[in-house]
Parts: sequence; structure tokens; C-alpha cells
Amino acid sequence: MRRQTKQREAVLKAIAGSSSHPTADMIYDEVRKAIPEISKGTVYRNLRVLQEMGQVLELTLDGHVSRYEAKQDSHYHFRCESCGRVSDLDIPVDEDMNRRVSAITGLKVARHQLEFCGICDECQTASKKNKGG
Amino acid sequence: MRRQTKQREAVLKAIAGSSSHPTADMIYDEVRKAIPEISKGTVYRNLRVLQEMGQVLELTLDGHVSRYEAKQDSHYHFRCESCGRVSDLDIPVDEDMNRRVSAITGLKVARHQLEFCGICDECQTASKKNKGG
DNA sequence: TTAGGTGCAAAACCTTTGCCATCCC
DNA sequence: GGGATGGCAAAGGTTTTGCACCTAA
Repeated sequence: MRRQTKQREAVLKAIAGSSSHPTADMIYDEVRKAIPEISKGTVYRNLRVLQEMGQVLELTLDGHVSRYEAKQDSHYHFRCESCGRVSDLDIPVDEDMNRRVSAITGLKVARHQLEFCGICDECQTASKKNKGG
Repeated sequence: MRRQTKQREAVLKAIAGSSSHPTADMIYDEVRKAIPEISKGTVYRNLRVLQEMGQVLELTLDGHVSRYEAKQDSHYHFRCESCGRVSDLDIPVDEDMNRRVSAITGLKVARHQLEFCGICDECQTASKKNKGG
């Protein structure tokens, strides 16, 4: 049976309270503010458990480090190719696309993930500054 | 200046000659058939160089291990959630989507990646067999 | 000739795991 | 009380890197 612990709560809170799709390391840093003695192993274990519980989603699109977000309605992401930040996009999800692709390919498509890439506003501004423009 | 070496050639050939989006390890195994003394470091270095040269693409969608494919026209992927295999999909790429998303979000979208997930035919067959059905 | 490339091995990095103490139910 | 959980540290897997030697151009 699953128990409720302050460590687990804190990990979930760190994710839910962030809009930046934090990495395990960022979550670890955040949680340590409240529970300084927490270990990284515990963070990773709880990330796994919270995924199993369906409360957290792991994102690995185009990055070598996993990022996490609190479970919510399906949506798409934008990743900045300069700073690596990931943000949620407020555009409609094409829920019918899985069915259409199934029809075309014959594969049983259960879900899809869509990630847009480019340079975020902040990085574009920073880049202009550096160029003196 | 970039040199042409048999190691680099062999790495590219291993990727181009495979339809399975091999991992670095799979490429290493394949290349060793021709060049037994090649080292993993060389494989990784060449994977990086070939990406810089624009001849190879790294795929990291929803997986913790990078997979590689020879550069070709933009296309979408299907990943089997059971065996992890990645295959190319023969469906049209929505090239206009970046522009539409830019218009909606105000972000400068340069590209997008779309991955469909499910269980491939082989794994479905295997699963039926195991259940005695 | 010589800068780029290779092989090897160690290091770096992210994540998982074994062990035992601890804590929730 | 007992099993789930935590802390610690070591191990695991993938990728990178330092160094001395080699080789394509």
C-alpha cells in the first residue's frame, strides 16, 4: 500500500508549483529547501512512484535529461534550443490524429507527443543584446 | 578540416544501412564487424561529427538512450512502447504547422517533432501468443 | 608536415539499487 | 508490528574526455 510521506508530498509540490518542467536535479534543489536531509535517491524513487500513481509525467523529448510535470490535460510543448527550457503551449490538441494515423498505417496508435522547437523570446533578446543590436 | 576516415565511413554506413534507428551501442556492434579494433569513443565522436556535418540525426524522443538515423526528408516516427523500436511513418509532414503555431503563440517556431506511440504488430502478436489466444 | 582522428581508459553524468534504520498505517 | 519508505553510498549504464600515437591530405 502507498503511504503518504513528507518527502513524497514535497517532490510533488515542487513539480506542481513550478512552470518550468524541472529536471530531477532542480526538484532536488527545490525540495531541499524544505527538507535539507532528503537524498537524491529518494527524489528519484518518488518521481518513479508518482509516475506510477499517475500524478506526474516524465518528458524526455529531445533532451538527455528527464523533465517532469504534474499530470494535467494533454498538451504540446515548446523547447528553447538555446536555454533548454520547456513550456506548455496553449493550442488545441488534435485528439483525432491517433485514429487517422492508425487508419493510414495500420498501427495501433495509443498516443502522440508533439514538441515545437525554436528560440524563446528571452534568448532572442539576450542574443540581440550581445550583438550590440 | 574534416578528414575522411574508414571509421567515420563505417559509422555512417551502419546508420544508413539500417532501418531500425540504431543506438550508439548497436552501431558500435555493427561497425566492429568491419573494424574490430574501433573504440566506443570513436563511435560517439563520429556520431557527433556526423550530426554537425548534417548527415545524421539524433532521436531522443521519449527514450533515455539516443537513437540515430541518416538525414533524410522530414518525417514522423512511431515508437513501440513494448520493444522500444522506432520506425518511420509514411504520412505527410505538416510543414505549415510551425507557422500556424507561431501565429498563435508568438513564439519563433523553427521545427517540430511528432512521435506516435503504441504497440507494434509484432509485440501484439507475441502478446497474444503468450496469453494462449 | 601537421592538424585532425583513433584507441584506450578514466571520468563525468544521470539514474538505480542494496542495505539498514525509520516511519506510516 | 510490519511492510513501505528514507538516507546513504556504491553501482550501473550511457556518453564524454585526456593523452599519446597515428594518418589522411
